[in-house]
Amino acid sequence: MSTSAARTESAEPSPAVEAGRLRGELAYGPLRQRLGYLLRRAQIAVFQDFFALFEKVDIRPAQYSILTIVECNPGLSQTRVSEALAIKKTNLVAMIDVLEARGFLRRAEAPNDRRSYALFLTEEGRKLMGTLHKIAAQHEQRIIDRIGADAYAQLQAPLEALANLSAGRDEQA
Amino acid sequence: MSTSAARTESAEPSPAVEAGRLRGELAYGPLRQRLGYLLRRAQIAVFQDFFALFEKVDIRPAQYSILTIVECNPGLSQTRVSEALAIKKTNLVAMIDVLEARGFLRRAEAPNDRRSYALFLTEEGRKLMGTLHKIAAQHEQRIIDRIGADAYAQLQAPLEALANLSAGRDEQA
DNA sequence: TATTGTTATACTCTATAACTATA
DNA sequence: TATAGTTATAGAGTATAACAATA
Repeated sequence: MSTSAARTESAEPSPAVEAGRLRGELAYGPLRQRLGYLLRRAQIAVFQDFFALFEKVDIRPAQYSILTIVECNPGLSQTRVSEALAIKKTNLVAMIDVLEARGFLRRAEAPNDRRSYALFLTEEGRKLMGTLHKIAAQHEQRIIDRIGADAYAQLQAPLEALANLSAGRDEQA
Repeated sequence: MSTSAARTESAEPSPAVEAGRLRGELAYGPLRQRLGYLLRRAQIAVFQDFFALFEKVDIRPAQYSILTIVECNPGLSQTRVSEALAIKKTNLVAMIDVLEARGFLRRAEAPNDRRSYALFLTEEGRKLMGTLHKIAAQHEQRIIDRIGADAYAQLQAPLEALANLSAGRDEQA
C-alpha cells in the first residue's frame, strides 16, 4: 500500500530480481522480455557495428539501401524507391541529392513520363557497390561470429514474419 | 560489362529474382537477408502496433521504459536511469520534465547527495502503470497471435545475444 | 483530376560542448 | 578534480501541407 512504489499487478518482483536489487543491480520488471525493447536494443547493437565498418566510406544504412535498390533495379523512379524502402518520397529528395552530388547515382530523364526521373548508378557508384557489398558481408559475418551461426539462422524467419506485419500497410506515396 | 548495373560479387541475380522483375516486382538484392535491414523493418512493424495501442494514453516507448524502470527501482537517480536505458542523461532531462509535468513521477531530494534527484512515481503514476502494463501485455499478445508462439519464442534468445553485443560499451554517462 | 518531384516546416531522437552546484 | 543535472545546439530521421509541371 504505502511502502514505496514498486507494486503493480503484472510486474513480478520475483526472488531473482530482489536479489539483484540487493547487490546494487537494477530491476527491469517486464521490460527485458518485451519484444519491442529487445528489438530496439538489438538494432542499436547491430547498427553500431554497421557504423563502425562503413565509417571509412562514409555511408549510412539508408544510403546503402537506396544504392542497392537502384543497383538491382536500374531506371527506377524516386517514388518507387520510396515505396520499396518505406521512406517518404518527400524525405528521399535530399538523400538522392547527396548521393547524386557525391557522384554515385544520377537522375536521368524517364522515357515515357517527363515528370519523373529514372535513377541509375554512375560508373563510380557501381565501383562503390563492390566495396559496400564486401563490407556488408564482413559486417554480417562479424555478427554471426559473435552470436553463433544457429542463433543467427534462428532469427531470419521470425524477423521476416514481424517485418511483414506492416508490409501492405505503408504505401509510402 | 556495360549491360546495366545489377552485377556484383555477393549479389545473386538468381532465377527467382529475375522472374520477380519480369512481373514488375522489385529486386532487393542482398538487402532482404541482411540482419540490420530485417531488424529495422521488424522494429518499425512492432513499434507501429505499440503506437496504435498506446495512442489513447499518449505514451511513447521511451516514456514507458522510463516509468517502468522508476517503478521497479524507486529513488533512482537520473544518471542511473540514463545508464539503464542507454539514453544520454542530457536527453533524459526533457523526458523527465514531461513525465513530471504530467504528474506521473516526481524529482525528490536525494538523501545523501544534494546534486542528484531521487525519482519516484506519484500516486497517479502508479495508477497509470497498471493500465500501461495491461496494454503492453495486450500488445505483446497481438504480436504472438500474428507471428505464432514458436516464432515468438525463437526470437528471445538470439535477440538478447544481439542486444548484449553493445552491453558493456555504452556507459551513457 | 491524379501523380512526380519538390519546398517548407515541424517534431522526435540522438549527440557534443559547456555551464552550475555540489561532492 | 570529478560527478549530477542542466542548457544550448546541431544533426539525423520522420511526418504533413502545399506547390509546379506533367499525366
